[in-house]
Amino acid sequence: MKKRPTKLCHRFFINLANPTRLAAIEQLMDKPMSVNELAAVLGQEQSMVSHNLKPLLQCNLITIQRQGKKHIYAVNQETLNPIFATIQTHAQKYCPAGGKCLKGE
Amino acid sequence: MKKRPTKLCHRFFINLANPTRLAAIEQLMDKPMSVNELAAVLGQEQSMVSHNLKPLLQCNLITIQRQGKKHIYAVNQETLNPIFATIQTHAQKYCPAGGKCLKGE
DNA sequence: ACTTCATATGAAAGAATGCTCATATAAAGA
DNA sequence: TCTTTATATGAGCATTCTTTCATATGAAGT
Repeated sequence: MKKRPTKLCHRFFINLANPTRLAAIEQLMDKPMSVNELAAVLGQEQSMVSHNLKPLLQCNLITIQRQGKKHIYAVNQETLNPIFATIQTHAQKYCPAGGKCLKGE
Repeated sequence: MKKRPTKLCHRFFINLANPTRLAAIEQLMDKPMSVNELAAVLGQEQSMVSHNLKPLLQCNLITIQRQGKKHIYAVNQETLNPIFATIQTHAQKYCPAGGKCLKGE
């Protein structure tokens, strides 16, 4: 923990700070999927899903595997599992009412 | 990891996806500080620091302790240490050139 | 009560993001 | 090569976020 987190982390968090991308990750955690499959599950346009997968892929938060025409995306569990586990612990402690922040909203 | 990460995590990441707030966290990791002290270290205005500390406090990513006029802020290490440790591991693997993303700026 | 120091808050301008629509690329089959 | 299917890309609008400036609150000392 001596490394300066600032620059290193900014893009990382930017990527995760978006409901669409989080929803995509959530679905991909259940199982790897193609873009259209993901779009269907999320109820959103293909182009939007594609746009949002791009930065996630660039930061290696998800991986891609091409099967002919289809591109199968999967989450980088090694990184994302511990992150979400930590947040869940945090939430259990500070956000008792099912994900609602203690202080306001 | 059965909990849906989406809604729970969004605000959490929004908070961290900001250079000013990350810089503040970075400084507070070294030592707890007052707002003015932090503003001085960061080279930024007091009001800006104050504005940015507010959401971090609301999400319990930092804590506050009032000493008379001064408000001493400190990081929630229990949550932030494992998060930053995970990111650092991720970065070591995928961002070899000192925090630079593999796949283009 | 008044002054000073420390922090918080409000509003508004500017910048950055996200989403949508249209279109481009790319692979596979006829 | 033409068509179809799957995904990616680009531009523009709308929205949200960030920052700044001005001001308010609040605590402590005189």
